Amino acid sequence: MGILCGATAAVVDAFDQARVPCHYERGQTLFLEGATSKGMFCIKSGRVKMFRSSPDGKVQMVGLAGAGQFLGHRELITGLPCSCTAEVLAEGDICFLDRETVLHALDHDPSMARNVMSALAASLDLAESRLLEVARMRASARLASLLLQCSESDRLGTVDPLTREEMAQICGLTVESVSRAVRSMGRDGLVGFEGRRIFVLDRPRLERLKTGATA
Amino acid sequence: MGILCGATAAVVDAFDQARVPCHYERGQTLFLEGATSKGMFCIKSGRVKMFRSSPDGKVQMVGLAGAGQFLGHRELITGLPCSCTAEVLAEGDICFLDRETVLHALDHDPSMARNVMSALAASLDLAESRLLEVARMRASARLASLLLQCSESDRLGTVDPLTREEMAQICGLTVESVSRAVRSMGRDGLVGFEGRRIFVLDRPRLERLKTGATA
DNA sequence: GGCCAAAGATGATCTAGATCAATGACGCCC
DNA sequence: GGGCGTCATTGATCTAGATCATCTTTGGCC
Repeated sequence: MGILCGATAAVVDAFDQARVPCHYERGQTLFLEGATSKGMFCIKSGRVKMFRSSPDGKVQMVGLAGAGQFLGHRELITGLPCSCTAEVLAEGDICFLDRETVLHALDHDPSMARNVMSALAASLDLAESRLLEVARMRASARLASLLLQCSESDRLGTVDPLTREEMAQICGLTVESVSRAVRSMGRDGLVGFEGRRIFVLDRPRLERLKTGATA
Repeated sequence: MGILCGATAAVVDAFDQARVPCHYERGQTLFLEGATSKGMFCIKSGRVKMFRSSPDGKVQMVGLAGAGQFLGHRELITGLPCSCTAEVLAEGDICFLDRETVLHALDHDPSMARNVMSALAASLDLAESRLLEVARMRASARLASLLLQCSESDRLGTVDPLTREEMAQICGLTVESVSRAVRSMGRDGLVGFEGRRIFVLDRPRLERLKTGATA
């Protein structure tokens, strides 16, 4: 599933030569919305959030990335300034790859191009789902969707739980609304709590809630 | 800007052989959300909207495409069912290209791969902007953003104006809210009307509105 | 184990936009 | 040129979720 899956030996070598590994702490920034992109990042470990800000300072998350995923490829392709800010949520090791190496590989290795296309397509799919949710579904349904999604991938939710604030930034809600909705799910036996962590108790009912069932 | 821009002669030939042109009327469907994709469409003329539906039947537009643009490439890449329905808004000629031809070209022609990556990246960018708008900005700001965007490209807005319903489906609003907001902009001299068409009168103030200025 | 900052919960109130219900204005077609 | 369906407007009302204001928990950490 890595970007190099299926890549030619030449490209693998080139990447190995060019990569600049670095350790990042929580809160550090990989790139800033509006800046010009210098290259691509590959996450070895840790977790990174990407978000956009509205002119009046409101924040909307547009993606979460974990081990094996890469960031900044989009900007390399479009040549436009970074569309979002990437900030480290959970500390880890992240490699940097310069622009030229990546672009060269994209033009010369079809399977790498394929991998990047797949990643873009998957992101697009997720962004559009989120758009539908945020535009048309009620708070509880969006939350249900997020919780189900998190509980599927150990990467999110289980390992290092999201804060209410992060959930709010994903779902397009306020912290208070998330808190209320999550508590109410707890009262109804849909989810349980263990310290700060939330775990899914009743998947079928959550699915129904996600699907728009009024309660 | 077409998908074949920069492509090898072999690929251009293959596409020319394989393409199945067809005329479509308003209201016809190119593909349906949830169906398995059979190939890709290239729009020669006309306009197509793509939308997703929520389980309870609400509709959210995720894209508009006009001449020179292509559809369905994403599904070919992911291999997943169609994420949205594509419906013809303004009648025109659209070519179909079968799955194998396209995938073969993607693997053998780097510049075509590049074109598809660019298109995906651009769609992703737009989807994420829309997500931020819908999640965090007020109705008038979203509308201002849409009107500005439309007035920039003759392709949209000018040629064949969007109905209130379509604007609502793009902005995540109801028809009534769109109508009210648009009228209010008219009263304030931001836009003018000419029959059913809306045209921008005061771009700077619309920009400010888009940026979150309360009025 | 006690302190403190960050995270979460919860109540009271406010409001943008949805919803419901008519009404008006084209454009079109016989 | 009158009738009709589609699109647009407008008013009245309702409500989900935002906002504002505290208060409580939790989890480091010395």
